[in-house]
Amino acid sequence: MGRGDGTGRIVSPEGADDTGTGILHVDMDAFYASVEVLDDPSLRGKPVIVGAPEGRSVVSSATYEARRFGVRSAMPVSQALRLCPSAITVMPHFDRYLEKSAEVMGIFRDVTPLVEPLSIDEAFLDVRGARRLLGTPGRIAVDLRRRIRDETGLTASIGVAATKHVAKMASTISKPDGLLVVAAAHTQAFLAARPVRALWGVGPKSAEALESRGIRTVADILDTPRPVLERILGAAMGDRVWHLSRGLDAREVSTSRIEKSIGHEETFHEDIADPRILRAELLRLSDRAAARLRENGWEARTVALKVRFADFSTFTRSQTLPEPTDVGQRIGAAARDLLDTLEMRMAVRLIGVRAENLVPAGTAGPALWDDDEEWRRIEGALDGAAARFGSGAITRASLLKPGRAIGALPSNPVVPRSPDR
DNA sequence: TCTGGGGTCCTCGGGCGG
DNA sequence: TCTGCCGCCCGAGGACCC
Repeated sequence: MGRGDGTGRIVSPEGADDTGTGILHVDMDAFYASVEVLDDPSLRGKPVIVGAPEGRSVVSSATYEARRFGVRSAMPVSQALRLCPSAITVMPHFDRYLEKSAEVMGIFRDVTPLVEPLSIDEAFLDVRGARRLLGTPGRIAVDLRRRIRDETGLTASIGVAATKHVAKMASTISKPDGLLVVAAAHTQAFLAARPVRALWGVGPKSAEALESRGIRTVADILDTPRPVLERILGAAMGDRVWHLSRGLDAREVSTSRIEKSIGHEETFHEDIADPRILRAELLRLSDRAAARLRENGWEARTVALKVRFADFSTFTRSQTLPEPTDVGQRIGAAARDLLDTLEMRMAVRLIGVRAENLVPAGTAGPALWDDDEEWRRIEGALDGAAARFGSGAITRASLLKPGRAIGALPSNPVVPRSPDR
């Protein structure tokens, strides 16, 4: 979801050159707020903020009428109301957003099976195989925008490009209710003019680090030697930025994703100092995380605790369990142990539990292999298998590695939930 | 003027075993 | 037996995304 207010919007003329493209990034406009307006037409044309009007909540989504006053998602609602006192605040209705999201994703899958949902309201589509049936990528995007509007009553912005990264940037610039096509041959020129912050993955910190050295646009990055970028941003980030600024992005549209962690956290209405309340809260959050583990067929090897104190300082502690679990009591017990290791120097603002290092439930489990006798037995069996099949690269470490294919991995289509950003 | 919740990925330092 | 090196894993924290 677009973060801005639509100023600086760029869209393509009808029938723009789409040579060499094939990836669409579709992003719904102010998704949560638009759904609220759809369901209550009296809100149309008014500044609307989705978020709880009191307490510590932040803006989940805002109509463009509200954004014109400087309201942005992730901003405290109290601050948003100071900027735009006439704004109408609406409590979020997540089930309803999921419903509309499913409608939109259904339309995407009508166009191509190669759909990669990124969040509740946006997705990449690879339409290179749909050309004969539906036309060029630019034509497909025009038709898709019309279908979304006619069938859901919502508007979407679409970027069309040769790569995911450029398509994503294009949809952002075309917001709201726009379409921007970047032909492969125009990619360099398109990128060069953008500020470094427009690159996907360059946030406030990285942008500041670059700008403080006079690197303000993608063109400036092109003039910067790779080792210098890597020194400024770190090896991985520097390398990524070097590639992205040249339009180099080999990532394919991927239709499935495997979850890596499942967690819950909660910010209290008022800071809590009572350890009994904190421990009870941990157990409740652990139960919720465990229920989701079971729903998805996972067990967690690691439990992580997150505590944010009243002064916003944040600490995490994690612990790898002797054996993986999907039981709320055990996750909760580990979380409580971790809480006991923290010095409670002031009241707590937020507490959270996360289940990490997920392994498929019921797959013998690495804990079995931590037992030496059992391990020797398995090793013997593996040696036998290696002798027969010539396989050699199986090590204890590789078996312990989470996410390794031990039997069939459960397929976890992403059910993205995220606020408007 | 006060900073949600759900995630992913990266870096860095320490421990450990070969 | 001791030491150094290397690779790997683990844990903590930070940046980023929606």
